[in-house]
Amino acid sequence: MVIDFERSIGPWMGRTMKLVDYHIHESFANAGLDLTKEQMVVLKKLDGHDGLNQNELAFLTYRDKSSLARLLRKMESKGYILRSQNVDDKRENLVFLTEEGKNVYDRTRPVIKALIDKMECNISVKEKDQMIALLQKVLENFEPGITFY
Amino acid sequence: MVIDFERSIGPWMGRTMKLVDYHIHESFANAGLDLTKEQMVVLKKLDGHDGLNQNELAFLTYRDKSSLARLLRKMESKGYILRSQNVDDKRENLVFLTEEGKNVYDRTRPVIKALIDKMECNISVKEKDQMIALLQKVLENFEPGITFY
DNA sequence: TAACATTAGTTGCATATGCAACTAATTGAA
DNA sequence: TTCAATTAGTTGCATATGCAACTAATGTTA
Repeated sequence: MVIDFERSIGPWMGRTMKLVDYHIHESFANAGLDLTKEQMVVLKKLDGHDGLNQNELAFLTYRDKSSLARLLRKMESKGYILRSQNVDDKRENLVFLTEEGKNVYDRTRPVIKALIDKMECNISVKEKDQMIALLQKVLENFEPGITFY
Repeated sequence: MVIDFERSIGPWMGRTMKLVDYHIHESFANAGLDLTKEQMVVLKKLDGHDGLNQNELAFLTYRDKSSLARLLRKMESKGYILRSQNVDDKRENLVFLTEEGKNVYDRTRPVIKALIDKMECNISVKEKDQMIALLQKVLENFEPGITFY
């Protein structure tokens, strides 16, 4: 069976994501920002939506709850977030941004903006929308009916 | 600074890759294939191109040489590949597929084909080519002049 | 209300990754 | 030819990830 992998979008997406990840990491380091892309995604979700519990946050960031728990442990040790047990349901930890977490997230914004500008340079709004629509088609093909956030 | 992340391709690509990775893993497990996507990529590169050294293989698979070395160690322990020191340059290990490695790779082909068909269902060849062209544009924006394999 | 079931979060184990420092081998240059 | 520089590969350390098994708390049901 002959499969022309290179005519498939999978490998190209993989390569592109790898490069994007590399440049995010590099940009954060250059800006003196002590956080990973994954931690940034969590900060973003918390920004303006404080007080989610870990399961909700895991769902919203497409992670296993165990993976999220470990991300939060690091972020807590860096002082970016706080976890406080919910008095109404002692099983839950509610997650809050600290002042420092807010500051760090605000400092990532221009860095991310610069990256997006670089990444999407020479790509028209129309092309961008096409690309997103196609990616959503792929998501729909794998998980029909699921809405992605 | 307001950034509309959701109008950017980055997050959508990240989500899609995550889901793709999940389904690859699931499909391999369902087919009784004991290997990861990353190991499959290495098998694919070796298929028909036996005898590369580790640095070449790392470059071709977009990995740090240390990451590749550890992938190879696992794959060697599973009997999928062999490493033999190059007699002409004792620093190099030349990497070869074993019979079992070839067999495993051949068994992944139909699994991958089914995944691609599922993933790209409802997506026309034209759309697929557009998507790949756009991904290549992003790659070019980050690494001008680099050719991706 | 007591026993069972579900839920939130943690932990063990396995995977993969990059960077920096290291060893061994080869190349190059004085 | 001998010493320095480069190159191939490994290892330590840190990051992130999912699954399965576990604990503690809550909900449900007989």
